[in-house]
Amino acid sequence: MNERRKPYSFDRFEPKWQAIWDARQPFHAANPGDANFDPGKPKFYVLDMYPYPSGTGLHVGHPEGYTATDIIARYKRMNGFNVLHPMGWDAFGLPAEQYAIKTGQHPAITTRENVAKFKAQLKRIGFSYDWQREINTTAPEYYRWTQWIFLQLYGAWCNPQTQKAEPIATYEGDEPDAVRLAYVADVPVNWCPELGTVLANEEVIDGKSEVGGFPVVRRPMRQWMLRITAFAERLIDELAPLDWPDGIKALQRNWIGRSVGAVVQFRIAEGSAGFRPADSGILAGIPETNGKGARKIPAHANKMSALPQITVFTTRPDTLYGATYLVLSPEHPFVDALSTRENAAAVASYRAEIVSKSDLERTDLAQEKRGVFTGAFAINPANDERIPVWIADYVLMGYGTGAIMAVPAHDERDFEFAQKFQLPIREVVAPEPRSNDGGERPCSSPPLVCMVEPGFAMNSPLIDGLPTEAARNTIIEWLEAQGMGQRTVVYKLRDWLFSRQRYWGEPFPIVWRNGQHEALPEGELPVETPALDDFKPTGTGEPPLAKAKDWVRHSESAMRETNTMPQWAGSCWYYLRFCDPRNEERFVGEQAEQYWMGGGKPGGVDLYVGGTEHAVLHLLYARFWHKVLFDLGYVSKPEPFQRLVNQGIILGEDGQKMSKSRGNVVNPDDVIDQYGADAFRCYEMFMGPLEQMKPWSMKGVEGVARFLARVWRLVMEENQAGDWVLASSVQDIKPEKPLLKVLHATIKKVGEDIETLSFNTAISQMMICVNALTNLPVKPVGSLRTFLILLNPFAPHLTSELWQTLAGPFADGAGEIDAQRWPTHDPQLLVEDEVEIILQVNGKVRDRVRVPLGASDVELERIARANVRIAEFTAGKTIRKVVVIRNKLVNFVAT
RNA sequence: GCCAGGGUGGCGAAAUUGGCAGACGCGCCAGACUUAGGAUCUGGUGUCGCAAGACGUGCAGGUUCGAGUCCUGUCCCUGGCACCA
Repeated sequence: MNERRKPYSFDRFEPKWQAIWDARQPFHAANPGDANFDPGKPKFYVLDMYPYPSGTGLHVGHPEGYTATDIIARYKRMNGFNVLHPMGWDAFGLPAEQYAIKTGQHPAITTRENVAKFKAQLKRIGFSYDWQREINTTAPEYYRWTQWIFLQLYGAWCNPQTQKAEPIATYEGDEPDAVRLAYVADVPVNWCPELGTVLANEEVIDGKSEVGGFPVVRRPMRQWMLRITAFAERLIDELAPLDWPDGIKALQRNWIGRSVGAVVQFRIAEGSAGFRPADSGILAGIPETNGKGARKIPAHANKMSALPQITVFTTRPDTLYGATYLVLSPEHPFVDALSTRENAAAVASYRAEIVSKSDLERTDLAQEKRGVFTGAFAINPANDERIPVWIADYVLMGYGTGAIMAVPAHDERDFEFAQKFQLPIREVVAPEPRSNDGGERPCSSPPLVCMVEPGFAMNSPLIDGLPTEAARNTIIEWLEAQGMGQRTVVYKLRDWLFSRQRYWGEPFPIVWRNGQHEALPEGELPVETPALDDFKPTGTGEPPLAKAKDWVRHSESAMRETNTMPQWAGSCWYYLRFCDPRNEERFVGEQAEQYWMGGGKPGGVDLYVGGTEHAVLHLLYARFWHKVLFDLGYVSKPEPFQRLVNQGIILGEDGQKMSKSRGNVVNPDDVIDQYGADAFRCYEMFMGPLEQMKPWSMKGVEGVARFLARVWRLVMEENQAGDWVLASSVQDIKPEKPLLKVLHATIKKVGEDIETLSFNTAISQMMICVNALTNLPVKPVGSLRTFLILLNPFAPHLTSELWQTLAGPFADGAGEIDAQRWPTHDPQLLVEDEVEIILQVNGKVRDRVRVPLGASDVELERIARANVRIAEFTAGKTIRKVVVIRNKLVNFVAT
């Protein structure tokens, strides 16, 4: 593009101002204790979700949220806040490692190159980050503290009495390793042979790896786990006071998946099986503690009685009389022992079939229910009835107790199963209270449909006629009195699988001695990643770090842990490090943490902007770590992020998701080359509401560029040589009232809109203001200056340049524009002395008239009645009613 | 199936407590200035209609003097969860 084509010379002044900002550091925020710290100012912490610096560079989605936060940051600074607005790099992760495997280039090199690229791109957009606070999760100075926090988790437990993390020293039991927040367990994990690593449940989509789409199989392995389930209750409850979108809160609640119900014990009927249940506490998904009551869940429930019992979890204990069979998960440890000789073969072959299936096949909802009878019977504690015990893969080992009581009349899945295998169906809940004619009896004509809704108990002697809620409570009390069950809360949330078999991640600060794990002393941190030439996975599940033989050998008797932490680890606390990024004594200085993460709200970061894709994982994990640190006294607030906003996805021009394969990807660099950074920023904000999904449009960018060019030409004109010089129409005169009015309306609206993140309408209003200014033959310099300040957060380069240009010939423009105070509007100037009111007949607008502001109802009606148009439309009709709304309208109801 | 969000011109979108639907921008049309215009400026632009006027915020009802906005039902789209007992 040649020079003449450029609407204004952004390519000259944008780099100029970026260089000035680099040199003068006007956006550096001082910490408490620093020489130039001003304690009189309130703080504002506005944070972006930091990026993974990929090889492909920024796409237009990144700068959407970044521009929004940049506008807020600049606006808040001009409003007298100390603003913390940092940026860093989430640089551990698979792509760099995959690249290393392919090319042999060390991930550290790839990372350094990518970070440089990203940083250059971000600077080109003119973001006002405090680059002195830049952090990188792969720097040993950073991950030293990630490892330190892990040690806090390892050295803590969650006290069920208080529901709070405490140092492990306060635990009085004899198995500290069973309660640590970081613990080792042999668990069936998502093993991805292709990637040579284990994946978290969240990283597996439809039985395939989220990264790469490779098949994933289940396989038991020794893994590090974090006991996030101990905080399930608080992670739900403490969402309430946060200013997050309701949808995100719902997503988190749903993910945690709290269900209130009861565990119920079913005795195994004598002579029905071999009574050799494996000794095992099997309550996946049930934390050690149980909500408010902090009761110990009977994890040993299955060995409480002399006789073997099957423990089930149900949310509908009121339907106990309708439980006509039990179903165990195929992986349930009792299965072998329960199976009778005649059924053993069928059971074994069914289990073999299930094991061979991928998660994808297994969870396919469309298929018919499958299962086999074990040959065993259990006793329903409510009515002592012998009911058959089946196994079926629709019962998941990972949730509840891995066993259910099937109530086919009132549960869709059980209903479907019972129909397929002709199991009895007994109705025990009626939509209306129903008189009971003599106790329960098997339904002679089983219901054709199952009713899952609450209703009134029937065929259930203990609770007949009671509404579901009351019936539920009565049954639970009865079960508890009998020692056959207990009120219980279970969660879908599982403990967090925290180890990965990867090279490019934080090593664990742990060594193994005589088969026992042990924390390294803090003095040995950071445990640095060993040098390695070959990053390939071992294929056996042993992590690549195991190849660094010298490194692994910590001492004569101790070997290092060779797993690494998942990518989430670094992002669980980066917002804390930003407060005090160079501290070598502590993960964050106390004073800095109290200042930036303090305030009157439960959450420390005032505004956090990022994509919805992190709605559950990152945000849940970070909240969990934060709570642990809070409980242990290291941070001052229980929640990390007070206000959360998700920016919407930007689609390609074709309305499709941007992707290389579709060829609809928009590169920010190209846009900036053509239209400049300010136009790029403003367009991203002008497209539509921040939180909404919206398609890119190059034409739209042009429109916004035109707007900025008009701003440029308000101040500048081309002389005969073709150079831009200060326009002669800019003069130091007093603005007329109409201009003042639109200017002050703009001050008001832009301020309000920035506060509510409605940047699109703020820009609309500024366009209106520019149109008004353009039409004036002489432009008052004071009004132009005020306008430039309003536009500055959106278009910082352009406004800086014009501000500086005006500073020469005119007085009163001291200092850079970003050091100016945000203007306040004068409400007096906005008051109209006349308003236009509309005249309606039967709700239809027939005319409009200008009347003095505040004209009385009587006056308005008089004016309306005298109106010709009104007379025309009411002619021949009777006026039934007149509605007068002051300063708005008069409506005649006529028939 | 469940949860959340959303359906307004040719397009992106605006619209305090219910009170002029379509601000602002794109596109399009016309004009001005120009050797020229893919620059700039001015005016117009929801649909139908020559007009008066009628119609118009996914669809069908309802409340109201008055509904994009409130209520009931329904359809469609996007995102998330999905045999969670």
